[in-house]
Amino acid sequence: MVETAISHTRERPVQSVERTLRILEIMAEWGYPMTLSEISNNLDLKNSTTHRLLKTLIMKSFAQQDPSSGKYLLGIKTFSIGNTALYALDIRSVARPYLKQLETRYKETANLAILDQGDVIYIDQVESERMVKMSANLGGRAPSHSNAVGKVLLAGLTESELERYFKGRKFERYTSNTITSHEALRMELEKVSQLGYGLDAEETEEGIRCVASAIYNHLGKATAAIGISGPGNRISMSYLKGELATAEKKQLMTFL
Amino acid sequence: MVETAISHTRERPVQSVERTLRILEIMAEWGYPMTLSEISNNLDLKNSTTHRLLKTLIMKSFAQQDPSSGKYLLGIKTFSIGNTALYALDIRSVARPYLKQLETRYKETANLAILDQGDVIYIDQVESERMVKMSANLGGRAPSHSNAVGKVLLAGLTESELERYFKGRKFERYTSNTITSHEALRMELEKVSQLGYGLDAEETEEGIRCVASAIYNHLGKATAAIGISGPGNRISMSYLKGELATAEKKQLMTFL
DNA sequence: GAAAGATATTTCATAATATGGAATAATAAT
DNA sequence: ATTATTATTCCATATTATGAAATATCTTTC
Repeated sequence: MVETAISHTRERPVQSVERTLRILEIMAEWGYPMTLSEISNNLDLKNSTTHRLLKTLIMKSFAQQDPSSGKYLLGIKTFSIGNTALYALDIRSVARPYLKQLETRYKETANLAILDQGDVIYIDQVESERMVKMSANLGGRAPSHSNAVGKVLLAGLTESELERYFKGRKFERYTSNTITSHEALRMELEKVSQLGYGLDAEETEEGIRCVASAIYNHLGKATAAIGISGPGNRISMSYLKGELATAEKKQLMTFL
Repeated sequence: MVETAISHTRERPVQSVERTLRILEIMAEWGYPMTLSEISNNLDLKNSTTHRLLKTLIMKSFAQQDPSSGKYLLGIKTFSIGNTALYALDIRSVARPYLKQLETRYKETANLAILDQGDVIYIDQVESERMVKMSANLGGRAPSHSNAVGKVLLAGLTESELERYFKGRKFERYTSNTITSHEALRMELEKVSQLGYGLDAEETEEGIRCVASAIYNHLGKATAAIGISGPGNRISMSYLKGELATAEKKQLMTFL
């Protein structure tokens, strides 16, 4: 074989593997069953090669062949593995496309937060492009009792974790709507659990509203939350509880 | 190379590919980052081989390396591909493990249904092992207006689809709880959308209760629904709306 | 803070393995 | 029925993946 002069040995993938991964990619891209030649042609592979690689994929359930049409499609294994990946991955890289989608659709800032020692920490955010918008301080802390993501994350704690959270904690008042008593917050969290989403009805800042839903890990534990927030004049309470809350939940269900 | 006498040529996978897929599998199995040697040892591969295969996986984002620890983990691509696979796959093969989990945890029959021409069709089911249990007729039709999965699926229809559904339809009464008027059903569906789950409070059969949640496809359309049902003496209304509804929603969020 | 130990990465000669052309089989189209 | 198209299998060949060893990098341990 004639080597190119500047033979960068670096970055030489294993051919058969690289081709196999490309097969998986194109099957995902198409989204519906493909014939052997469709795959071969698209990837510039010989039919015999593609066929052999596909057979290997099928053996390991990474692909399957539709019995009636003979076409090839992704296998169940890709799903179960990808699903596991979700929880090993940095939650940000996974959540980002969905934050973006929420922002695009509702033109309001979408953000991602986790709980740390009872406080909310914003770990990612896609800001609305409007002039007036909500904007959290990335990496910054915020009290949980007055905001939507916080409530959702608190609602996901176990009873003993909650007790530790409440123990000796005083809830500062930011607006006339802020929940400041232990009992009221307990009840609020109960409601959040029931509804599946949390609200911030101008409880942190006058004129700012927010809905949030939890992201659960494979053990059913709420590990992060996604919120959409914006000014009250654009977001009525009914819009918040109806349209936005539903969209957010669906978004999470669809993707996570 | 010495061939075994009975050289079944059939079923000979592409070695490098087969090994690569095993790498993906074991990373998924462990669920957290692995060192090179952990992978090698577990799969009986030489470090150099594993390393080369991993590099190929990384190039294509099927794996990634944690910058701080140097450990390897699944890449974002596995997630996005697996996610796509979900909708190309038969919904049953995907939903089955979760039906089973629901049954195991709550000891009640879990089932999977789709909508066809306004009727519910049960396409899969994991029956409770108790003596008294709910059991749907697999493949069988049931009217949508009186049961939980039906309501959830109806709630996922577009307005025009809904109008076609309602048009000239009469709702038969099965129990004293059955919703029989168009207006009442409309309101009920509205409620289902809000809550994210549907109920059957002895509306099909006296003494049988059920909760259901929708499974959404990548377009956010409800394509199937999962329900848990059982006798009313084991399932109180508050248990149904609280525990069961929440568990089901989480289950779906976690997995789909 | 040095030295040893472990682990990761790169290199390279070798042969085992993946490859693609061709032959055959199975489907689809005419 | 005949042809055309597509899928699958076979097999000789050399390209490509392999593993031993060398090097580099990161951890311990003393």
